[in-house]
Amino acid sequence: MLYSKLFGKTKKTVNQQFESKNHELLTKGGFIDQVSSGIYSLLPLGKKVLSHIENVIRQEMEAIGGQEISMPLLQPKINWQKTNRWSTVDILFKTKSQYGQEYVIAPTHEEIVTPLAKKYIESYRDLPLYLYHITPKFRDEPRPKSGILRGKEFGMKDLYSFHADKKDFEIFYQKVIEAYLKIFNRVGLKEIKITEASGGSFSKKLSHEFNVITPAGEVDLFYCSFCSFAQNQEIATLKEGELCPRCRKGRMIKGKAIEVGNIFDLNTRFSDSFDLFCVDNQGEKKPVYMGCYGIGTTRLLGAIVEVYHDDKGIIWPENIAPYQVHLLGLDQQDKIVNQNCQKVYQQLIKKKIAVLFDDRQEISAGQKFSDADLIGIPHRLVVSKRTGEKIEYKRRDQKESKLLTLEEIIKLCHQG
RNA sequence: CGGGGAUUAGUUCAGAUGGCCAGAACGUACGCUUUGGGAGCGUAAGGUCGCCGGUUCAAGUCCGGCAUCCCCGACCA
Repeated sequence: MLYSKLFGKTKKTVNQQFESKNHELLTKGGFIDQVSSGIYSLLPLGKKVLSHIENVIRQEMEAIGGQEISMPLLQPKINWQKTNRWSTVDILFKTKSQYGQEYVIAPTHEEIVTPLAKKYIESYRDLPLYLYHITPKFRDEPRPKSGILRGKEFGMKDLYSFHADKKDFEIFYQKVIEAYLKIFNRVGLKEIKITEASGGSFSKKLSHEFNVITPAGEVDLFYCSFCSFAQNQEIATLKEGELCPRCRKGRMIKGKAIEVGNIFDLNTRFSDSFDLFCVDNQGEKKPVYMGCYGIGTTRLLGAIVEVYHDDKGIIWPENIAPYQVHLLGLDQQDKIVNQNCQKVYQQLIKKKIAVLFDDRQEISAGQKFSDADLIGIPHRLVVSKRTGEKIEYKRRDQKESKLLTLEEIIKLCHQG
């Protein structure tokens, strides 16, 4: 991609009221555009990163048997009345058609996926079933905040599982935990705390949150300094400084975190509402056991920025960066240098390396460096009068640069 | 929903105590000079000062209401 053609420019300054780093840096870098409080557009760079995050999630969902579908954002009132959530959930966006029919604009999809599953599930032989999708969700938050971390509209992957019995559910629940850890690991978040939390309005069971420890978070957490044990402050019985009850080695620390995932034991809460049954191997009718599992995709994007940035800009983890390589062409008025730039650009494309080429003429070297730091692509290449037959290579997360051949650079990029 | 702050050029912001044609920087356009850490000079375009009402000879500036955004809290599948 040529930077000169890319929609969305870097900005030197943004509104000083934007205190959170994801809001500031994603706006400055040209990744997002705020439409209104809690409502954002994604520009090409932001959309790329989100797609990469979604693809990692897809791969891990498919790996545990998940099948991707797409369910509507416009949902009939009757479905919500059946679960008794039409008048009890206060964050619902409701709307009415010109003919008077009433709808909920999707905050989640139990009301759709359960009757959908009912149409195809008759026997225990039809189970287990794992359905997921990645769609926008709408919640009428009283106070959107922290850039894209908490909005009225946000991206979310939601997976729903259907089981013949509780035991089967419990086995799958553990598989999802493993899959989630892989996902967060692959998008660059190595330190994830799996936190016991309350089950919310539909379940007395415990649920588990996946939390990223960062001062920018809004969840208060008690976590062990040594092992992965953590508890949400809501239900915590422990205090700061106490010995960890699990490993008996670390001390409990109180800290802020961003909740990027949450998984729930739904039991038969929704199966009951929609009369979702299956017959077991004795021919007896049994309610289907359900679980649901969410990951906030746009929130994850924001959380990654909160964790990976410095005073100059974003530092994207390799797997989700908008492009792998940022090629800066300096001294492009020099014909030979210009030819070298074009050659390197074409070679990288040939090797299937995603490259953003800053081909802008009449832009100072300093500005190109600053923009590259802000945008945060992992590998930076410079071709200029100075670099001769070689190419200057620098990683965004390191200080020193070195002169390498194109072959050496391609090898480095493939290694990650 | 309670409390605090903000709203002036495309963007970020200045504009005590009311007073001529409302300012800067960045960005944009054109010309020249430039190219290794957000370059320089020159020229130009660009504004219902968030909206409604009030006070006044006179309001960006004072008063009242409303809207929107940000922050703290409450809330949060």
